[in-house]
Amino acid sequence: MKTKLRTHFEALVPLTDDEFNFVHSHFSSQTAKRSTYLIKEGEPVKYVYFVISGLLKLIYTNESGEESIVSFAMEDWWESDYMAFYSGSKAHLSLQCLEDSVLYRISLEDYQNLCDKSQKMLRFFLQKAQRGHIGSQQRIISFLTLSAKDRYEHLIDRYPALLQRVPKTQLASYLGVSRETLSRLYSSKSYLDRTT
Amino acid sequence: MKTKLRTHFEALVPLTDDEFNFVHSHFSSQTAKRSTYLIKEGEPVKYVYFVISGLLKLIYTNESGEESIVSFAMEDWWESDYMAFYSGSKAHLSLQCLEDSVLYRISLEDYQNLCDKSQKMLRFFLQKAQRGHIGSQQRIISFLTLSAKDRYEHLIDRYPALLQRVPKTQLASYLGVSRETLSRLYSSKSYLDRTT
DNA sequence: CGGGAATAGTGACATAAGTCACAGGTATCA
DNA sequence: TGATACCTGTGACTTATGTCACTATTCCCG
Repeated sequence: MKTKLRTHFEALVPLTDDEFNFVHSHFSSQTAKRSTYLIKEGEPVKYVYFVISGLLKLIYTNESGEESIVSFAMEDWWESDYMAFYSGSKAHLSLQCLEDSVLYRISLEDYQNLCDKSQKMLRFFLQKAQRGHIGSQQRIISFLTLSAKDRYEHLIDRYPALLQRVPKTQLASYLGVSRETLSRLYSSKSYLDRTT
Repeated sequence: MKTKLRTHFEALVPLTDDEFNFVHSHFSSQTAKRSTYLIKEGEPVKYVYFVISGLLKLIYTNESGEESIVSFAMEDWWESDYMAFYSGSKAHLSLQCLEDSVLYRISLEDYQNLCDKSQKMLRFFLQKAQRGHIGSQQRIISFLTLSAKDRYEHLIDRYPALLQRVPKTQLASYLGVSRETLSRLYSSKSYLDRTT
């Protein structure tokens, strides 16, 4: 587990043993059962989480209590309500386990300390943030240019494992369509309809 | 103009005169006429741009040649095809002036040099990337949870000046709806329809 | 193990949005 | 300044998606 974190860092920045141990000392580990909340809307956001194993969903809940999945977070992903985390405000999003999960986490204080003391980690987090931004931008492009069906296929293409691990209802929520519409995209009935 | 850049940096990180001059030496300035392309799909991406004045649009063009507006970039905004810029690959997006614009720009080499030599600027870019990520995530949430009309009102709420500066056709493209649909959202006809 | 909750498919219908076509107005630039 | 391209609204129609309801099946957790 410690190795997994190190490998993850070293994919972007090389670290000596000492450096890694120093970095590692800023993190704590946590396990969480399926359906547990790591972040709850309205509460303070103490940590950014790194997923060692398991699966999380980041969700936005509207005034009517309907949930939309902003993001899934699987192995090797970082997740949090970043806006609330960095600013110290209350969460607008919630982070919930879809599977029993093993996590590393870092507090804002430790994060800032780490960035102050390790130029390498500052660079690491910069690259992560850049990639996060690029990833979100691509998702925006998929909303601008693709149909629900194409967005679904695109998603399954990139993350085939999701289909096994996540109910379709949740995939629909991530894609921004109703579960019924997603269901019908691949029902035999819709194919018959089209040929008439 | 130089002051504008400094003020922008100092909103996040304080700089001495020497520090700022050092930073400034990594940038070059450029002016560009309305409708000029700063980045063209398929070509290398040399720079990240900072908008001193004017207005840009970042666009994605699909196989049929239809454009979608990924982002507007107004005063004090940074913009580029970041994926292509950081990786040195060809642009998947284009960046075009909607108005005559005055810009600063920085090359990848200068950017990396600057980050190596200035911890402060590394922190600056980290914060910019974080905010970029958060902003894109909020746009995703608007696609997941809002109707076209609500997305439009949300946009005008945040950037009222856009309404004066950008034709509705372009706003529609940014919102992911057809120009006709956007037009009808506020036509008297649709209000009449609703009352019947 | 058993029962309640979650998941998934689907029919029937309502609503939102897209597409194509046309016309009048406005901006732009050679 | 005048021709041209762009912008905007709108009618008529098509298509995509949402909503509600019901059922069958599967999955958990106590």
